[in-house]
Amino acid sequence: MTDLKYLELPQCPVATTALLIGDHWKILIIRELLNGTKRFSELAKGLDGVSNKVLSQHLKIMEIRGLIHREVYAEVPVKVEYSLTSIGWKLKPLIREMWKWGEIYKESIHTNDV
Amino acid sequence: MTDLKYLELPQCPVATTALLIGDHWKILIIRELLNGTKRFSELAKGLDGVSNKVLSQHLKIMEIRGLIHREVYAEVPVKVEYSLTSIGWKLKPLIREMWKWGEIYKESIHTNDV
DNA sequence: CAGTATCCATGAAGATACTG
DNA sequence: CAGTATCTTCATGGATACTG
Repeated sequence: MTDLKYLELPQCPVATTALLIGDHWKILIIRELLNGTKRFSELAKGLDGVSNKVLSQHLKIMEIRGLIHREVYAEVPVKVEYSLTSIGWKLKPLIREMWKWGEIYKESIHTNDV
Repeated sequence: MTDLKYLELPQCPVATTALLIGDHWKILIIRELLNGTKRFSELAKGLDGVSNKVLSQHLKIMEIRGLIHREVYAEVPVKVEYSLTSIGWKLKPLIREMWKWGEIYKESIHTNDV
């Protein structure tokens, strides 16, 4: 598994961000967690169609990179909660801009004014 | 090639944005074009390591989806310029947020405060 | 419940050579 | 110059079954 220490960050901050969350599932995971702490199964439900394997892989790498926090509760059956770290929360304005632009784009499609 | 008409946009605006520009190369192409009109070779140089094939594929799909404009000049040798459309320009705040967060993240790495 | 272990299919990307 | 055409390689994702 890719370790944080071996992840060469690009000079450009935009490229850095693209590298860290620049893919479909990670973006949606952040979106989910901006609504608060979630359990594994809750995340899976919110991310329609994601497989266990893919979801757990993304969560793991995002935890390693410091974006999310994983809390295990010693209950039976086991309970695991995922939440954003402080730096993860700082992605909120970015996701908000994605939301805004997505709405603008969808509107522009309807008016044929792409 | 995926046609705009057959691209089902998700309900969620965030997912829509993720679908349209949620990958490494597209983000960097937008970043480049926010600095102004560029020729194919200029883009290739700015996007270190991208192959002709991959670059032209992304440009084509982004043009189809209305994000960028392609202008061909009937010169010899031919000159082609790429620029953002009006809706493409509206990605500027989003890229700005990516820039800001990328800087924050890189800083946090240095201070071990991830 | 929250994953892991496999296996398979798909496709995105890279290198190279060639063309209008 | 600005691509296209191929071919190969590799990573990612999906389905399913199983486990602490």
